[in-house]
Amino acid sequence: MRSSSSSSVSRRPLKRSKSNQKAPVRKSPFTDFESYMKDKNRKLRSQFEAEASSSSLGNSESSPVFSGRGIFHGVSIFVNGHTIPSGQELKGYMLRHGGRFENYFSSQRVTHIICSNLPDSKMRNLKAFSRGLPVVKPEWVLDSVASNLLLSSAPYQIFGHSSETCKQQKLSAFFGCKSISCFKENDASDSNVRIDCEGSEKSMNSPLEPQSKLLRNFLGSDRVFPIRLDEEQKLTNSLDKVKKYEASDADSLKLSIRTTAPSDDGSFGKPTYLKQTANSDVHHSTFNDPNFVENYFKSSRLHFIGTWRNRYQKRFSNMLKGVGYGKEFVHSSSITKGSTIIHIDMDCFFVSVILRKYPDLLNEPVAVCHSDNSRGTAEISSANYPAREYGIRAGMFVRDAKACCHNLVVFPYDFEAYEEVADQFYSILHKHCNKVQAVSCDEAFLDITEYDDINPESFSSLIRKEIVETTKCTASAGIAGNMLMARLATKSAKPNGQCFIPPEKVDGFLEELPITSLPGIGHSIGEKLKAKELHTCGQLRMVSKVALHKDFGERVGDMLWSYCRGFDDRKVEVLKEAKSIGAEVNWGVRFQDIMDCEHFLFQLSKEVSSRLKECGVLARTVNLKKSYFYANSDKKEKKRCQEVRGVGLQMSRLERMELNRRVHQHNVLESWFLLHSKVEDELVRVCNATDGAENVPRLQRSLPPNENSCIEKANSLTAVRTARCSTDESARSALPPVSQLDMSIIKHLPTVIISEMNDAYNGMLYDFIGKQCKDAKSETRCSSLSEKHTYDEGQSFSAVHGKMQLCFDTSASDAQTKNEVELATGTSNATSVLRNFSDAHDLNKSTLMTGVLDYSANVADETSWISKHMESETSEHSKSISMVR
DNA sequence: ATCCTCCCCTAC
DNA sequence: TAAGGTAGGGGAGGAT
Repeated sequence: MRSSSSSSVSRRPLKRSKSNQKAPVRKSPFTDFESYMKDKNRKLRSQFEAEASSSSLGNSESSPVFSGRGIFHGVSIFVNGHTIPSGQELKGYMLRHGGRFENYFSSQRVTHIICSNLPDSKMRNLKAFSRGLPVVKPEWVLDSVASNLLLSSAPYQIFGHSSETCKQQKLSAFFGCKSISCFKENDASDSNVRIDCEGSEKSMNSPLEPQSKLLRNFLGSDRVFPIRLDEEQKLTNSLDKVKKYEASDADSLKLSIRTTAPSDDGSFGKPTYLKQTANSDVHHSTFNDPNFVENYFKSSRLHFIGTWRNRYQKRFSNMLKGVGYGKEFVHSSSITKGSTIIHIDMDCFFVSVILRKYPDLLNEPVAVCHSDNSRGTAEISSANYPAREYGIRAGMFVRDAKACCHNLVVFPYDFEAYEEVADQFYSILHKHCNKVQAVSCDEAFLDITEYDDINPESFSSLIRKEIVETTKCTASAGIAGNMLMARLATKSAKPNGQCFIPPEKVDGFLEELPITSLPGIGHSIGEKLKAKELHTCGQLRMVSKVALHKDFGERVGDMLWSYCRGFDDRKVEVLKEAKSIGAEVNWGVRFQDIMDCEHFLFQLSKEVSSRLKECGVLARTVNLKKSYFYANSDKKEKKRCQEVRGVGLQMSRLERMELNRRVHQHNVLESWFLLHSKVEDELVRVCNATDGAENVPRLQRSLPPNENSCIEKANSLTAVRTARCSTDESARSALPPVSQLDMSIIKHLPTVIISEMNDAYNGMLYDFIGKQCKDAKSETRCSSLSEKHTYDEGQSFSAVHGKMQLCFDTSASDAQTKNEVELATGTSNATSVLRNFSDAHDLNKSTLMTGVLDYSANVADETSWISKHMESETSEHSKSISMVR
């Protein structure tokens, strides 16, 4: 992802020497990103200029406003965040009207920052970041185009001008294009801001009452939704009022419908912009947001769910430490009388938390999802029970949900609130019980076996009562002798209830229960069972264990056999150590070129890095996953980065950082480096003296970045071996000087690459992966996607690793095919690298591994070590080495 | 036999 | 395409 300028020092001189002219060259991580950005900006600008000139020449006729210099001459905009119209459309306006468009912010080049509807916190950031440059709403561009002259941006400025501007914007946003869905304008001709609840005929409540509350809340909220369908239609119709669009803008007009709201109301005085219509297929993507990964994760519900556990463990670490499955507990209770488990689960959590603020809506159908736009293509993630009565379910599109229930109220997520309520929830649980297993932000198991003197049912209703009092959200609970039955009990108790299943009732409870209700039985296994005419647990009990083993494998077969009988011997586990950490994005991924790809990977690796650090772990294996849009063309066709639709990065074989620090003094690599810095001269002398054979390269103090060094590098391991053999008495110290160390080896150790959080490491990772992408793109040879293929990695890799594998999988669903690259760092290749090391240094592998891990942990303290080392690799390595004490 | 790796499946 | 993430378990089949 980062490319680099040819002027800089490569940390891989062997490679660069040949490709200096043509290919971009890698350099040290820190500056690499800079140069990547420089490069990218340069490229984008020249692209833009090319487009602009062709656009102004080719379209001069259709673009009457473009006369001579164009109205935006001298204007250079930077679009911050998501805007309506989109950054791409604004770019189009700039293109056609003589302005400039900057993809990345630079206070030198940018004259105006464009943004709209940012949350307050972002506004504050932006204020600091804008450095006095005008921050204006996109309407400025549109209105200037419409009036064919450069309007003053002052009235469109977001700050500096008044909170009034802001408020008005919000107000107009609310009424013009952003309002809660169940409320609508009474009539376009009604100049009052009158909004009625649709179901108000039925309701005896004043329709204005909840509305005004909502209004207040929404005005105070950063997040508001577009208007409902009929409103939007209405406003779309008023498009007629907008007459001033040039012919050349007809296309963009389609993309971003501009409309004027009723002018008789002050709050409608400003023009508002509706969402882009369906023919704009790029809403928000890597294409127009340089901080896409970060922003995307901020609003991804699945990301919230997926990362919640880490936040929880951090927050409640004091509760979780030292609390285990007590010995006396095992003795006194579980043996004699069996366990007592409570499963507790908040009711439709995502909705309930939102409805804390809207008690009036508690009995109305409410759902939560990202957007309530007219297309209704947003997915509902949670619906309350009134909504479920209409058949509304999580996973439905808004459009379908509204077809089921006309009055459905749709709210956006509020992740902060979810976090807050989850904290309250767990605080209560931990207060009452010391054996809490967190399942998710709204669901947990309590083991109360050792609380002999309490009644489980009153205990759980006490907890539920406290939860509802504290959080204003209800929870349901199930009580039973094991985790399975407790969970099933909760299911039957919902909403806002609890259920106790004593042992003698288990059989009866399960008899008619659909097998698919059992946890662990999903779509796939469910279908298999259905195909065998097995529907209920009672029926499943008729099947022998042997048969289940045969059909589902041993473990799954056991699970089926046990679960349908209500057996479950899992224990409530307070803390589980993570085995892998990763991040992936399969939404909004659009790369124009390999630089976009690299940029994205940089962001992703940063994310993964910081999570590893938060967990205090190092990882040994890195896995890069790429998903492609499945173009149904010839499968043999090379996959291009334009077709990438998803990228994931996963780290595994984790080790705790403290563990690695503990063996610090035995750090093989560190002592190696240390020794090296002392004995290097000696080493060189000895080697040169003893090395009579011509086929072994001579060790040198420094390696000039020429072709000779290429050969020497490639042979460095051989050289090491030879040197060691010939200088027997210094078996340990006769390790290669760092100048002889093939940095690709270090580079390919994932622990070094990603385990630390600083940019140097991120840079290395992204540099490395960028290389993979390029190679995968340009060098993959495959005859069929359903087979595995190897391809030659080319010179730089083959010296160390030989081959690298690409795995293709055509069985992926959803018209995508997955292409997973097992990085050389990850498994076999890293192993072989290490094996080479062990062989060379007569060390056992685990020692070396530890050394490597420790080395990476140690270097964390020397944040600039790597980058300096990279830069000075060819001449000043000894200085760099001395930085590692 | 006993790993390891590449998946798929599941849950929230 | 309005925000389809994250992580563990386990089966199949190959490597050792």
